[in-house]
Amino acid sequence: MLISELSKRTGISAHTIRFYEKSGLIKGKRDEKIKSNKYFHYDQETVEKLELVKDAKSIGFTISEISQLMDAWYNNKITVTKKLAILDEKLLSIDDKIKQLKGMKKMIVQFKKDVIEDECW
Amino acid sequence: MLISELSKRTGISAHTIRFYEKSGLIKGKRDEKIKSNKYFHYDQETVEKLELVKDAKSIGFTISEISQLMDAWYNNKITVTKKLAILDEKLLSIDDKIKQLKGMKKMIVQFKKDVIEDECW
DNA sequence: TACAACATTAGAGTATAGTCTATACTTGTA
DNA sequence: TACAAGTATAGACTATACTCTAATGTTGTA
Repeated sequence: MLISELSKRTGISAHTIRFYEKSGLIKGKRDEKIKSNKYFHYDQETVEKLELVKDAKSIGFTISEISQLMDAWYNNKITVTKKLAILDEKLLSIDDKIKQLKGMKKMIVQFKKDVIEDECW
Repeated sequence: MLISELSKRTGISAHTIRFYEKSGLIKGKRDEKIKSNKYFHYDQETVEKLELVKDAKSIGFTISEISQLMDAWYNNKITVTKKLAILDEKLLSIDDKIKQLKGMKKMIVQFKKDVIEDECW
């Protein structure tokens, strides 16, 4: 599929997709048989990658972190040991984030109580 | 206390503290009695605010979101109803983030399994 | 064949969140 | 009193992550 189709399927603008391509997150292929243009073609795996990018971004991962994750997911040039190390590191950082979110949640809940009590003076 | 002391107590650089002051997160006061300089003075509440900033930042809140939170925390000019609305909104967004983090965690755990299985072909 | 719609590239612009530099003034200490 | 250290302000610079524009070429359809 071409970029407009990829954009439609992922809900990510063509501009941003090109930005991700420049950043190395995805890679389109040119069709050697077609000489008249230099259009990039994308496969289903790219759709999946972009979905992963969206998910990872929404939880605050940076592009370089996502790039690492993608390597662990799709790159067959790095060893299983390295892949597992990357995945374990991400798991730890996720647990850490969850912990911090829960802490902030407690604070806000407590503060809600304080605000309500203040009201009843 | 002056900015260097505030910086020491919070672990945030004076540069960044001034940036936060410009952004409206905190507010120092000038001592009217001292005419020779225009140094800002900060109280314990500012230390607490900066701690809150650090916590909120670490879970991915933007400065404008933190600013809202601070209003709910410290501003006595907004109504209790509004404060509770802000706090509830933040609670929802935190729950949402936790959900997404847990989703990503599941994906990574599953992928770890896949990677390990692949190794044993 | 005209032309709208889509593709590529380079590069400029925006928003967020700092980080640093330069300049100038103030304060504390040897 | 000299001077290192601290303070304020303006503004330049950086990094991240887009977002948009301009120029130019290609494709599909009336």
